[in-house]
Amino acid sequence: MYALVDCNNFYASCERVFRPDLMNQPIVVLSNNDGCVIARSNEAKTLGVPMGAPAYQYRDVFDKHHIQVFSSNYPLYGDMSRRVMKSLSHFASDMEIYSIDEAFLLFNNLIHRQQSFVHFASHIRSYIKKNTGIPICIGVAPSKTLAKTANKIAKKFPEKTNGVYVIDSEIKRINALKWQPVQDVWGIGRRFAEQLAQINVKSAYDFTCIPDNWIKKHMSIVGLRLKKELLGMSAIKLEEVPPAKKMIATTRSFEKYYTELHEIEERVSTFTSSCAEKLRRQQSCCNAILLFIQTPPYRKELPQYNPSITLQCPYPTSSSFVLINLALKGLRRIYKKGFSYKKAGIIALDIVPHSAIQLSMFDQPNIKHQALLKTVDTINKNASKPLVKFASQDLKVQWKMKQEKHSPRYTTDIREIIQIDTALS
DNA sequence: TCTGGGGTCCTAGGACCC
DNA sequence: TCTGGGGTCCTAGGACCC
Repeated sequence: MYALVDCNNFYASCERVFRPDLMNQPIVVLSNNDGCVIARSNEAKTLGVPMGAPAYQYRDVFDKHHIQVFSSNYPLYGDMSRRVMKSLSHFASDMEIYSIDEAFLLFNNLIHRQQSFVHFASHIRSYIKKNTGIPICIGVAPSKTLAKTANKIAKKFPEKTNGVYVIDSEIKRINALKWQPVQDVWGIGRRFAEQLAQINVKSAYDFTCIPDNWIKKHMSIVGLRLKKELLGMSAIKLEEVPPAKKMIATTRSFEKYYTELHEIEERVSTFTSSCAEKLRRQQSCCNAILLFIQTPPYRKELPQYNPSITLQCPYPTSSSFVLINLALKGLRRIYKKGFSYKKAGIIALDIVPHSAIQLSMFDQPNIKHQALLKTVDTINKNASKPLVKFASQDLKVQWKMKQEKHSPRYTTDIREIIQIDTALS
């Protein structure tokens, strides 16, 4: 049986762990640049704040209902996630960390038959809450997709389920699928839901009744796999070791519009430097990079221009020097004057392990780069912002992300650790 | 004024090879 | 009049996930 553990309203819950005064208060967490709502507490959901809502359109709603607004604090969420995952790992030898707030555990019948799955999962739930302060829900079922469904049920009916739901019989499976709208099934998004609605498929159960050839034709083998999973046969296995990334990206919106080449050059240098560092952390090199710049798509009245360019590296590399040079060369080729740019990004492609690179016969990597960059990475590693930069970056730190409501990095920076007033009141 | 960031997988079609 | 069959590789686009 697969168990899906999902943290409730994860980012909002992380903020609450260190602000118990906000228990039962509406909370939203905003994306980078305080742009969109990316997490909501249950109270904020009830007040009608949608996921992805542009923050500026909801200022009045936030004020009116005293919704607590936070800028995103990824050092905090990342560290809290690590704590949850580490605590979870005590309960199963086979575990897949699926995302920052979700993990699949394999419940082995032999080991766990001493107690029911419900009891075992409930125990995990209270253990995580006690250890980390984060509330979770657990769904258990014979396939990952059904475990997702079970988790939704646990989340939707907290009083009845106490945050744990197990699908362990045909009756439960069919009832669950009749209850679940097809667009809420893991793997069915908006587009497929629209197509399915046209043939009158509304529930997950309806989906399991469609003939295989229709599914194959319209949804490829991915759809067939999904049907099998919903029928209770496991078709998506656990991935215990995260596979090496096939692409690595650093992309950001600018906090204002940029029109000048030199402004964008600085951003591209910084993004490329960050992307190269991620490559080195994974001990990989890339054979090519893709650079893009974008005008804001939601400003229809502005002239739109969204070029991209793929650049081949002279040899597989993770050197910031080489990649920044390449990216800037590409930027000068696609940049056009007369547009207001809002976003840029760099994506490392065709990634190979550092240990298995094929050198070029004609271009030799500079052997000094590797040692130098290793030193740079070490210096920058524990700093809250980079201490060593490249000359093409903003050495004066003119650029700054908009983050007006940033909470302290309670668990990762000793200067921001929580303070408790011990004076007797 | 103001709208996030980072990934994966599959398929179709074109270019090319023998 | 009339032109085969079997492959691979690459890319763009579309779908999905958190």
